Amino acid sequence: MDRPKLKIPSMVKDPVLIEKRRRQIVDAAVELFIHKGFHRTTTREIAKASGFSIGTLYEYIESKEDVLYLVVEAIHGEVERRLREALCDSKSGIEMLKEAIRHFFKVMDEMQDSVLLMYQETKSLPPTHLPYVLRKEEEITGIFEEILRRGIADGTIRLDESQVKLMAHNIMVMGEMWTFRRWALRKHYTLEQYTERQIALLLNEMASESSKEPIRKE
Amino acid sequence: MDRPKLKIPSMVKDPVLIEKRRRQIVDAAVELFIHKGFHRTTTREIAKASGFSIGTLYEYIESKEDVLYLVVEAIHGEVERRLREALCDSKSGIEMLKEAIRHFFKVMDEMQDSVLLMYQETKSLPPTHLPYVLRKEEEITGIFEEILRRGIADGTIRLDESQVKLMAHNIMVMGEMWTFRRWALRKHYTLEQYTERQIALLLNEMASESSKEPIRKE
Amino acid sequence: MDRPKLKIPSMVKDPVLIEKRRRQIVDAAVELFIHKGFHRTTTREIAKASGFSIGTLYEYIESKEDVLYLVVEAIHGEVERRLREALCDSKSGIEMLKEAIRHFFKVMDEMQDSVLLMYQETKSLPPTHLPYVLRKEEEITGIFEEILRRGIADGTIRLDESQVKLMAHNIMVMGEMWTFRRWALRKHYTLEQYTERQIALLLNEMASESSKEPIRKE
Amino acid sequence: MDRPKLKIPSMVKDPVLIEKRRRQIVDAAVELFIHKGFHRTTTREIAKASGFSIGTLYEYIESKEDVLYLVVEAIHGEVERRLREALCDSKSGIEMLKEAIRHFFKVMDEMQDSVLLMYQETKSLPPTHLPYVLRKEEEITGIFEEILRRGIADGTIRLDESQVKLMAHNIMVMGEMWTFRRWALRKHYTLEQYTERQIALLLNEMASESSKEPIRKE
DNA sequence: TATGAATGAGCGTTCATTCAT
DNA sequence: CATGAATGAACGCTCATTCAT
Repeated sequence: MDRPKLKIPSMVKDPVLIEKRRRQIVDAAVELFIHKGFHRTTTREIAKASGFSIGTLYEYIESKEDVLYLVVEAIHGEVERRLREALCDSKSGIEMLKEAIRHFFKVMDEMQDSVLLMYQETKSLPPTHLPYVLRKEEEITGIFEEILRRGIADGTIRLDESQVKLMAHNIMVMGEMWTFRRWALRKHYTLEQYTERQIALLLNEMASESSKEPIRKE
Repeated sequence: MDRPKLKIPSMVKDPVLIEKRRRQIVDAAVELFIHKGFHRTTTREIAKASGFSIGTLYEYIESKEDVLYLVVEAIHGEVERRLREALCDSKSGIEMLKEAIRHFFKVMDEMQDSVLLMYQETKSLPPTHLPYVLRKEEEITGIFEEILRRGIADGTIRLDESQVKLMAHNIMVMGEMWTFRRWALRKHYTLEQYTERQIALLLNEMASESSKEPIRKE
Repeated sequence: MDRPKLKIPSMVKDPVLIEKRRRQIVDAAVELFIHKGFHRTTTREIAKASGFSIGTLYEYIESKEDVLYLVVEAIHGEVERRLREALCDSKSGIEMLKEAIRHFFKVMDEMQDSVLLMYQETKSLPPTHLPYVLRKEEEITGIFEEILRRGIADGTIRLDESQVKLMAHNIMVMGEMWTFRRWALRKHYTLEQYTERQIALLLNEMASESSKEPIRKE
Repeated sequence: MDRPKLKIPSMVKDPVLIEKRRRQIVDAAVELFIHKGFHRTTTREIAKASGFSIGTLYEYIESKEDVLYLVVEAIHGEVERRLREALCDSKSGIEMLKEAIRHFFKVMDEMQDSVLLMYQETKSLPPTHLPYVLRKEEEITGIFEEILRRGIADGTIRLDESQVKLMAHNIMVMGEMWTFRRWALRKHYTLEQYTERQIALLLNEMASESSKEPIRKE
């Protein structure tokens, strides 16, 4: 599986130092971008919050937009890491799917500010960088595709192959909409309610008769 | 039904002229924002594309952000208008819902650039203006809520009241995701495929047995 | 005595109307200039406060600076008028001088905002207009010169002719400093105290022995 | 003696450099403000005349008004420095006072453009900055108060304590009026004539009999 | 006479980026 | 490697003035 990460050039040679400094940059920038937005945050602020000078900042990036890319990549990375963490072993495909969705929604909830940030600022990425971000998004979506296929294979999920991609995207968007529609959803539903109802909606159609279980009541 | 539109102040008195000029501004700005984004578009560009001078532009708005608000409001307005157009008479609730969804998704498709723009730039709105936009979004969502309740009332839709809001939001987001996920969805689905499958997903659970019909095959 | 008032051109022919409109302009502008200063006041504000449109304003003046001239001229005019009012009859030169000073200081106090305005904004006058204002200032100063000479003539004031001008300017400045140093003087002196002490200072030297009177104690 | 100077923030850290650059700014701005006035001078002109770019200018100030404050402060500072220079030792209070006045008037004459500038533009200072300027003006006035009190103490000056402040302000204003009334005074008096006559006027009343000396004749 | 919409030169200020030290 | 002073293009916005109606 090829995942060609975009290689942001740096004036500095030592890769360990690069790693360390960029983590500082990302940590500082995430905070700033969440509170002020990408455009209203200045490079000086990023440098200062990172703990070094503006000159040093530019030793590790080539442009302000690189910082945005680094940030988006980091958030994406964390989402993926956390999602994969909770995957491993589960027995049947459908069980795995439900657990994955629950976990994913929980991650979305816990990382809501970051996820929202990513959602809103991705468009400010330079056209060169954007494809890498979309690729990553597809990759994460791919996780759900795989689970769906696993369920199809083991007979616990009834779904036409042509619909696998769509269903995976639906799951992704339903997770993300918990962040970008929180202004409305939070007023009426808790995360748990939201999660179970969406699962019910998604699985109703595709759960094989045998695997159907009563929906939890809240 | 009170829908308090935000009143953007103008130096010009004649309301007809204001209407006319603001339409020019919106038309010009939508195009520019779609292609360059809000932040990368300058007020001078907006003025020029509107067909008058920068001074005249500022006779009809107070700040660049006002233009964004005007744009978002116009897009929202058109979405709502077009959606309501296709509503009126339909017989049963479920029929009405299906038609509304189909029409809504079609509008989203036709207005995809504008809708995407609205989605991405809403966050650049001044905090004062934002609530009016969210209110409008809720209002449009409310259209689907009403249809759902109508179906519940006439027995063609089986859905708990507590889920009405969620379902309406799901419909909205599914329409909008056709624009903001087009980079992925377009590769695998036509609008028609996308529409019918999402309808199937949404209705499967709530369609009363009696009203169930075979899903169209593409 | 020639006092060539600057003739501000107007597009309007009727002199009565000009007079009327310009009075409106001056009244509005004085208020605005006092509170916001000349530079921070816009022509639109002047027009609005005058009770007519910006177009009409420009029918009666040629530039914003004309308004300033009109204002300064009006203030100067009122100062002179009020000063001359209290002059007429008095018996001896020295008595007349004292009364004139008292009255002048009182006028300065009552018109302090206007006088201060005039003091601070005169420099914003176009070079063409300035001489007319300075001429007027000299004219008012001339009133005190005349009184001084009257006192010299009737023997109640002992003063060399070469010092007449200086003394007159001193009186003028002492009156005006009550406005432009009010931030300091008001903390320590009432207008009455200030007046009597300055009179004492001024007259001590020049009052003939015979006309000397004990200074009022406060 | 606390004289809390207003601390204008700077983006640059090195205080020596700040000092140096601000001196450049003040030198350039004084010249420009004298010839064009504060409002008609642009920040770009200030930057250019200072010898650096507009960006650099804003590294050392926060707003154009800061430049005005820096200018006024510098002029005030020089006036005070020059005045204090000529003070030190003199024998009697009255002698000291006369020397101080002569020196002060000379400084006013030599710095007439700057002093006039300060007089005319002080009102353009932001309300935050103004008090610092007035404080400074009072401080300089205080120099004369001290000399007056010294003369009272050593018996060479006869003056009620209640009049000390007024007399000090009179001296200040008489010095300053040489600049802002130069259009009239210069026509009739040389600086020396002006100085001696004003000294005569001021001292006539308060010089003790013993210390009276014949006024110089010009 | 009176109106007020239109104009656009010009302003103060910002901030991503560079580069000499 | 790190620093931070210097740069200047670019921006949003203002407002005195004009002129067609």
